[in-house]
Amino acid sequence: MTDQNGKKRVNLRDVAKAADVSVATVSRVLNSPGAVTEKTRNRVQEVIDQLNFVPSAAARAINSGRTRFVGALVPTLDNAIFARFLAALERALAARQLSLVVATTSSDQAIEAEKAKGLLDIGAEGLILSGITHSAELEALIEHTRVPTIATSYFDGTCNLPTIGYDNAAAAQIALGHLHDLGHRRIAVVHGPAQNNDRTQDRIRGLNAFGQGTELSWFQASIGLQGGVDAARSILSGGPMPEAILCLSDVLAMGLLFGLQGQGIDVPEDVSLMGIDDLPWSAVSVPPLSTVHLPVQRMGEQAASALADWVEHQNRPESALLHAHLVARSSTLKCVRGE
Amino acid sequence: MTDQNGKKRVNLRDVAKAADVSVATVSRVLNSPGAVTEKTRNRVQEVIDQLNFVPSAAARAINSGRTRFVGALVPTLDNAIFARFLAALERALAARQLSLVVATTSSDQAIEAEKAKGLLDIGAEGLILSGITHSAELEALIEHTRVPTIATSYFDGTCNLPTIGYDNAAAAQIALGHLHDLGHRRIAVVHGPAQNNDRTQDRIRGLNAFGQGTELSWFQASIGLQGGVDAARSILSGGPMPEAILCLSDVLAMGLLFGLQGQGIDVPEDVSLMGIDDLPWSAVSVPPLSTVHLPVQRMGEQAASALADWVEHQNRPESALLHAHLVARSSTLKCVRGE
DNA sequence: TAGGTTGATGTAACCAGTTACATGTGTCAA
DNA sequence: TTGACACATGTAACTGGTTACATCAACCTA
Repeated sequence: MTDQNGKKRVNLRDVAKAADVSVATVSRVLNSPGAVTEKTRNRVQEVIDQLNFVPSAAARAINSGRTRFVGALVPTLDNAIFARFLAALERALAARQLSLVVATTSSDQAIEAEKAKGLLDIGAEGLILSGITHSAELEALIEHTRVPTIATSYFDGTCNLPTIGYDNAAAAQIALGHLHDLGHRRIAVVHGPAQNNDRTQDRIRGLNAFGQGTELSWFQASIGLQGGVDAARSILSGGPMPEAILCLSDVLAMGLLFGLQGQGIDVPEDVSLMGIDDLPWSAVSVPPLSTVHLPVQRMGEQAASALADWVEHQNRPESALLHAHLVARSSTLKCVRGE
Repeated sequence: MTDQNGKKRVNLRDVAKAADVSVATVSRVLNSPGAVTEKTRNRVQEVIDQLNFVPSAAARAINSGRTRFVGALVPTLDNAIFARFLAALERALAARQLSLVVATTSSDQAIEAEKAKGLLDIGAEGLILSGITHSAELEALIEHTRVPTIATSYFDGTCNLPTIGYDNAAAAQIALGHLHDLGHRRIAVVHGPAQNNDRTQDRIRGLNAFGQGTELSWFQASIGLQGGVDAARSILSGGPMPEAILCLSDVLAMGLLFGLQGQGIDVPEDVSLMGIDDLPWSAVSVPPLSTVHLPVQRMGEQAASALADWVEHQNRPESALLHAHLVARSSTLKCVRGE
């Protein structure tokens, strides 16, 4: 109500009084200047400038019912894949005059629910979630507030929330298929924590369903680059060298690459290495990383326009499946079974 | 006003009527449940649940004068340095019950001003900016709305905005000093676009002021990894190989590293390579990258608490200088002048 | 039993805008 | 000169909460 000097913030009535017009006229100067005589308009504008009048967003919102921002909940910003997604989302939302509130969940469903509640409390008109597995509280919250909500990074046509994303199981299979095509059979799979992460779970499920004579050994790494580096050590110290290593994210794969190179192992001569995501890093690393391209930017754009449309025109979107595709680079080589 | 079914959204008066109590009682159930008899409270709560009543954030904000969110304007989310900063900022703000609206500017002052205006329009209580150079419109906007605003990634005690950040010129000099200490004199400097980027300008200025017999050759790269890769090509094709390469950001340095390695150049044997930022990547790359640590996480935390304090208690913070320090790793070696 | 205190609840003003409707003025044609 | 109409402006109701103050009942004390 009062600013730091204890003075009351000037409002529309103050302006009206000072300009000797009615509140309606001041409001018109702000919102439909054409409806006011030039003379009056100038006088009011002068007073507005002089008093440093700034209309209250809240008061405007109470009438329009619009706050013009939506919230996005992502596990972290420290992984480029989410940062890129949010970047695209923000850009596309901005084009539709919507702002983006970002909240991170650390992949913790309780934090996610709490932050989602916080976002709605401050007036978010819609939500973007990562994945389709959420706490019961969050599901109840969405259900009873009926806030437009889109789940991303995951496609599931049967989910009660619209989903915009890719088929994680299929993406993992594309990667494994590539290694299989190159003749690799004994393959180490490195993945981040799977609990509370339905994307990772799906990728793992996809790999398990692959079959075709592949022998998979599993390594769980902590998230982030360092997790990949550590995984390299585990793989090297844990029995015979696999023919190929498949990482369920590019960040892990880069960690693996560095970890292996640090131990004098050559990729792809000594072992093929493959990721999933297709980060900018993957195209330029030495060797460039074979990976599966996940269209996160397009996902951001589509999620933005779908959510904007839902929020503004009550068009609940259909789920959309975005296609992942193989990007074969030089970190994978045809398997030559030595010994 | 009306939801997708054309039904009026239920408000506090509807609840009051249905529960046969006054609006004040309903409001109390929401905000100070202790002040209401258990019996009444339960009855009201039941009606709230039944009618799916969700209090309007805007109406609440109009009374409290608080919207509980602030905005941050960063050049991009695609660079880990900003993503990390925002991650820390978001975490620290959340701990103080403040949400973060993110807007990207593409390092364009006009976009920055426009998005800042948008943030204030939707009710942001404070702003976080990158750098201290902004368009006249944005400066005027801040001046006349008196919105609490902190400039980050830059320290300048004389700026009329509080700044929380490091001395970019000094950081660059730390890097150059390290190379100089190792005996390097002919040094290639790779930097991103400098116009509209006072951090880069300051770093360049710091290097120019260094003297001490260094011979600097300058290469401007486009931002991002690919810019670094391209710069490697320029350096290799442009005359004699420098003794060391100093990149004004770690992302560029990683691009350089890959670019050089791709051409068969060994770092650090053939050339020393140094960055500035200290991203997680830099610690694990092969070789690990010597760099100057910029405390972006601490910067995020300090900016968050300073802004929160300003917004909530009208305490305008003092500018704070965060210290950068050398992180010497293996990408830099003592210069052996060969031939 | 009167009087004071406490606690629960209600009434209505208030926040800062928007906007439906009323009013007033000026122009033009009949 | 009068009526119709356009246009600028004003009045007051309205948005959906919060809260100061009023009311009232119950209980306790003198």
